[in-house]
Amino acid sequence: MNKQLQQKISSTDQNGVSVIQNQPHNSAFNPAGAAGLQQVPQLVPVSPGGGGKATPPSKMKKSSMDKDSDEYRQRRERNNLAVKKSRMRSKQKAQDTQQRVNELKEENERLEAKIKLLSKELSVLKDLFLEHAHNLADNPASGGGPGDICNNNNNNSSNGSQ
Amino acid sequence: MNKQLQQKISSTDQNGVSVIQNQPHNSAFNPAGAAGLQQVPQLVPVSPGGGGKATPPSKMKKSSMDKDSDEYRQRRERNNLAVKKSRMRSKQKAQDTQQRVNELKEENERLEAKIKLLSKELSVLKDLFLEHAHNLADNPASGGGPGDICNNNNNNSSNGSQ
DNA sequence: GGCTATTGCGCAATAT
DNA sequence: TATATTGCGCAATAGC
Repeated sequence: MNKQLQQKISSTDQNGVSVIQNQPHNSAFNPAGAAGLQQVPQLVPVSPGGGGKATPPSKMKKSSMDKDSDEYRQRRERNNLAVKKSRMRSKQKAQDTQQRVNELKEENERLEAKIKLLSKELSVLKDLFLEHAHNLADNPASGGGPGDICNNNNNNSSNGSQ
Repeated sequence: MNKQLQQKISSTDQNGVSVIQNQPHNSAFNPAGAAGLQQVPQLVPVSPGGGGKATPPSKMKKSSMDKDSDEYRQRRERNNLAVKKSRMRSKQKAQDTQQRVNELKEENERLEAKIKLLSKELSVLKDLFLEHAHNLADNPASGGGPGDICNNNNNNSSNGSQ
């Protein structure tokens, strides 16, 4: 598809958050094995593995798993952008849908009104026909009585263009 | 492009997450400029305050801020539940709105069809009237020509009950 | 294989 | 004070 709205308006990228998560959700593999302890986030870029702490499990499939890695941060940042974008779209869509409901409701009312009008017109004309038929039956000589369309100019011929 | 598959239902609260956040979102002040350091969250449940570490800022307004506190965990858990509930509702609402759109669209088509039908009926009747009027004008003696409703039994009087 | 997009989730701030 | 809503980041994964 298209995706040219790579925002470069940037905006708020000034968050100082740091997160460490042990078992994110469902992942079956535990990065640190049974020991539920995780290494401290090491937010300070002192030096990777500089502490006397036991080295993590050192089971990274790549450097991409390194929280301190530049690549990791870049991937995270890109994903965060994508997430924001996706959520924005989602919200926009919901909003549009709601608006669509409103429009359709209006349209519906309009149509119903029109139907009412047409029905009324039709009813009037049919009544005229019926009366005419009765007059014919009662007075085949076409003398002309009330409701006789042969002697009545119809004033209900409003065009349907409302 | 459908995707109805919810992943495993499980996903119970067996997460060992720990989060440290400096300025969650909006705070305008940068955490520490280049050196984004913040105190470690004490993820290890060794013992509250047992380590020789310098006590954090000791600015907790209550024990509720303690990540190790039972009260904290309970609050978090309740909130997580509330969040799930809220999101479920939100999704349900969006779904309902979408369905409403579909229903309204159907209704609209139905109404438009009805309008078409009524309009056609009306048009036929009006034509009959017009022709009748012309006949009257051309032949005041009411001789009866083609289209003269005075001599024509209308076969188009279909009732509007469609 | 790598990329973005989508989704579930937990946290924290905020609203009610 | 409790719950509800919201923005956000993370990680898994779907999709291309």
